[in-house]
Amino acid sequence: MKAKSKGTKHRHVVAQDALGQEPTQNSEAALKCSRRTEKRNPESRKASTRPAKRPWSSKERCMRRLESNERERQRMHKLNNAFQALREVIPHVRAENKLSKIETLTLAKNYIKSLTSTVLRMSNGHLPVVEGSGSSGRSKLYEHYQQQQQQSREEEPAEQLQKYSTQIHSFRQGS
DNA sequence: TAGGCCATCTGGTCCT
DNA sequence: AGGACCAGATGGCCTA
Repeated sequence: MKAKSKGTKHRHVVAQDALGQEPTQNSEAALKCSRRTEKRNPESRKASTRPAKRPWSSKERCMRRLESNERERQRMHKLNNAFQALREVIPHVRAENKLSKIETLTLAKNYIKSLTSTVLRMSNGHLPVVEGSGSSGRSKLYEHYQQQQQQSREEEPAEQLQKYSTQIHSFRQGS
């Protein structure tokens, strides 16, 4: 994987200018909307045998499409904020270069694993009492610890940390 | 220039 | 019914 430092990207957002426009200019937005739809390969879409669920006029359909594009954009922004928050709590050595999403998830997973095995080792295998967790939550936790205990018999916490550390460095070198 | 990563658009499906 | 979620497609930016 590559280490990247990105500048600000300037992307053309059709919906933003379209939604901010006067109603009379929505026809232009609808034109933009249909232009992109035309480009898409109809063969590549999943075949649907269903009749059209919502028989709206093309203008109305396009307005709804633009609205849902906006919602989807907001949703992705929230997701990216969550990724950023995760990046900030994972110790890594690429302070100057942003971790990619896949790197973030992989490191997070291994970081949690190494912390869990450390906690397990320090607590001598005793289950910590988790406030507010019901019986089902407790059994999940227990299952998890059982699993971790089994793993830790095969692998020392130090080994887990070593693995995590190695991974951090391999990301740094852009493997 | 190829390849990786990402943002955005899009339509189908699921959920409330 | 309408919004949320998802996955595929597309195209831009960046680095090796």
